[in-house]
Amino acid sequence: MDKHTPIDLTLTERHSAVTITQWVYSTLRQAVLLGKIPPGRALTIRELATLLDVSPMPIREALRQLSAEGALEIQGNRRVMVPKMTAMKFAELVEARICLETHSAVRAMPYIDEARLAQLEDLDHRIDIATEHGNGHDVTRYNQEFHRLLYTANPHQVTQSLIESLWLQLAPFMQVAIENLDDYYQVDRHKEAISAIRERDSLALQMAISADIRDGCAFASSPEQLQQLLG
Amino acid sequence: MDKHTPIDLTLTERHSAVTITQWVYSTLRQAVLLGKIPPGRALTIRELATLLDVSPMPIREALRQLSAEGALEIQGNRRVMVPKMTAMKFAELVEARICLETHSAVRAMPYIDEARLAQLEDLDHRIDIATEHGNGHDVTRYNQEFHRLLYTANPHQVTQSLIESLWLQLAPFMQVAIENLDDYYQVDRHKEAISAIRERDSLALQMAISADIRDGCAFASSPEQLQQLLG
DNA sequence: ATGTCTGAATTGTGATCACATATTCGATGA
DNA sequence: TCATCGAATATGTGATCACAATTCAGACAT
Repeated sequence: MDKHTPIDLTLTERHSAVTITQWVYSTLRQAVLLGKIPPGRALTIRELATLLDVSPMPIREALRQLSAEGALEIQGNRRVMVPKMTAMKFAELVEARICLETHSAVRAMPYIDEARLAQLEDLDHRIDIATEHGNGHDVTRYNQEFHRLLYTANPHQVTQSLIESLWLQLAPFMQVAIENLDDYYQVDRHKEAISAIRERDSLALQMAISADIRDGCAFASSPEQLQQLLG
Repeated sequence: MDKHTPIDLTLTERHSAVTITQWVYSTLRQAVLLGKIPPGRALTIRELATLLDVSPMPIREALRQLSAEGALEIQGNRRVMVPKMTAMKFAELVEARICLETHSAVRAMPYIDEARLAQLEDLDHRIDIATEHGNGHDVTRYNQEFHRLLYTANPHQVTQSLIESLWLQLAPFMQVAIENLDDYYQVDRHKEAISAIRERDSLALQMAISADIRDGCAFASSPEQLQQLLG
């Protein structure tokens, strides 16, 4: 668990206008979101610096930022790792998501115009296609974009960074969900959400978002199901 | 606005077991919470390093962490500052607080035993005394401790860091509240919360917490009232 | 008085180094 | 065979330096 499992980071092209720290941050964040880093695996600055071919300095900054966002955890021994999960914590995270995201959705609703509604429908369509093709990564990516596009309609946004923090904490343990996703997307909650927005029905929107989140995490509804993926 | 207004940081004793970065972080965080740093004022690494008599390195780390937590903001020009506030954003922050904190309180309630209830009552008593003496800083400090002690009863806590982020964003603009606090603490919402917990009444607890937060931010209920403190 | 331009000073970013501490691993003993 | 201990290594923290980009101040022209 501690050091010898390798980490495969997908290195993206680095634009010159972006600081190295930002690039490192995005790279590591993406790795966390895709579950590339085993929970509990010790992340050392020098190892990552070698892996990404940069100096230790940008790594330090990126690790501290990700830790502040809850994506990583700094232990007492000053080691950095993806936090380990428990069934209870998982449940709390899901409930927190529902609480924050339904709130954010309702607060965003008044600002959603036809243009954004069209974009939401487009994303929902992409999700359908990706689901048919069994392309799990695309499903999760477009799903995130769908939620983000919905919430950020509110121009006085203050909850998005909090929501992203919850996503980061849950993501490493959602890999099983995207592998066998056929079971979970029986009902298209996104279409329910869209029509709720059209009718300006706050309660219906809350129900749709809430159900969508619960569906996506249903695989871990029982502690036993989750437990096997934590060991 | 930009540089020449001085910032007075209260320097606390630094324990040797704590890293310099952590000490700098606490110091700056406290300064933000007490509204010592004017919003929009540019914070430069070297200036703070001189002020705190440390090397620039711990300052960089602390600034990045505080920025990730929403206490500070990194602009495009890479300048760091306390974010400016708008009336709408203030309202959103208050609503987000109510949403998250009522949720967190209800989830913590099952874990609150008599011992913790006694601590809560003790803190409430301290708040009463501080209010009588007109000691605003103590009121806000004990008030924060009261809420923190309540929420952290839940051992599977995941919302506390999110809540603290909201506190950090609101705090710089709450100074007017603690200056003339006589008007706002007419009803002791904390006692309502405590008795709600005793009776295991989730709804009453939600109402108490919600009212407590609203009371504390009532001074900014109208955009005009808030506006005068933003300029 | 006011706006514009240019050179100087300041600043953030990133690299490198020193050092105290934590971790690892092999030797030694039972 | 296994536990214990100590040295060698690895690691995080913090300091210092170089450099490009930004900001600032003063001169100049209008």
